Amino acid sequence: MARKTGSHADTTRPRVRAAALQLIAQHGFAAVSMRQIAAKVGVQAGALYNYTPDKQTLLFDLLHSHMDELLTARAAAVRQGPACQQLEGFIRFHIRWHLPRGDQVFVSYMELRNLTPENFAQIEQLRRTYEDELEAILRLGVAEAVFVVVDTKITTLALIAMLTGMNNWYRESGRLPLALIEEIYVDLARRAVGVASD
Amino acid sequence: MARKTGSHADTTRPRVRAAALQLIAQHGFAAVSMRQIAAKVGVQAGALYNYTPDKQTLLFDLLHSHMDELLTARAAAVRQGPACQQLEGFIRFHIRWHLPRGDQVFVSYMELRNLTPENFAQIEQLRRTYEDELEAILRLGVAEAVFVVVDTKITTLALIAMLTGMNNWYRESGRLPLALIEEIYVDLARRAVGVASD
DNA sequence: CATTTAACTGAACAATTGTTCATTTGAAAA
DNA sequence: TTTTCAAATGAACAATTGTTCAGTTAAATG
Repeated sequence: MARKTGSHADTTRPRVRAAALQLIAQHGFAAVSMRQIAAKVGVQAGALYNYTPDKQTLLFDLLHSHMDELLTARAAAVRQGPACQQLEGFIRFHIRWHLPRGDQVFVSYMELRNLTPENFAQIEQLRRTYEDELEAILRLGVAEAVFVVVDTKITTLALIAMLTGMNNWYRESGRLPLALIEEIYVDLARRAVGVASD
Repeated sequence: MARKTGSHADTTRPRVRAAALQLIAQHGFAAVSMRQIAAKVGVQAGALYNYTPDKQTLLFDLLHSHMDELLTARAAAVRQGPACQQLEGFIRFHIRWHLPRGDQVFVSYMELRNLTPENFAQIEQLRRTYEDELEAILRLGVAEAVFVVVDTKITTLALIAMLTGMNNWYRESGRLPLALIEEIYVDLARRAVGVASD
């Protein structure tokens, strides 16, 4: 056997990425072998090298497109109005974008140390760009004198950690509906930056 | 050569644990070999098996004693007074205990998936015990009518995520002194649960 | 139809893995 | 000093690793 019936690069490439993502999320990058990924795709290990020069690049591509997609989605979102409204928008955007992408988010946070220094620097810069979105909102709120924030950078990191932590426990089948959880987090964030609740 | 000059189990055991912890924090459990750990200790790989039956148990022991030490330290802390004061105490305790233990905290969060199901369940239970400490405070605050919290469980997880996230960015050589950072987090937490700032 | 070529196989590679164990060593006990 | 034994060594093991590549197959092209 060689080329499979109906096989296509356009078909196989996303399947390789999906298989890699799922396995890495489950076992960790170092613990997953190219043969495991290949087996999940239904292909031999050698075939993977039609889609990535090596294992490291496969990981980097996953993290890089994750951040790219995040920033693209964020750029398309509404980002205007008073700070309080923008903060609410950011919280809702973050939750709605991240929660359905469990594996991607998990891998993006856990596998940073498995990137080469150059690759790490690239991802880190994209991450900072996203954080800056939130910090800009906090700065605006301070300028408008509606937020009480001692240090916008620290507060940004605290809020993002709070939001990203959701992925560690949220399950669709959980106790509370997502809409309510979203409201709770909007409330937490608003109050954390000193806005009186309504 | 065999037994090294001055070698002792009481000396070597903690060195094995320290080497394992540092290497696992840096590269991840699956990416670290027993030979690397042994080399860092200054010993051959076979000697490690005087201190652990296998690699998995070595990881479990690291996570288990981390949680044990945390719960022991927490149990020794002051846990009385009004909810607002207890909340502040918890925040300060968490920060002061976790921040100086970067590697331990990192490994304890990152390597959970590399535990066998039985080992995972044990660690998970200890973690929940710690979370319950904070949730009890939130419940007390609600009972005292000084906290405004829609759901104590969600709020607990949000606050702990916020706190634990500090380990990802805090550096002793950073921009702000720890004391100030601590104040900022106490403020954030207090306001998040609806206590007016002072 | 025949030809080309993208997509895949399957075997091979050197290196590394966790773990075992007979052997050797040096420190402590007698 | 001699004896004892805990604490190491170092070689060995089968299995697995990432990666390469000559060969094979089926889809696309003409």
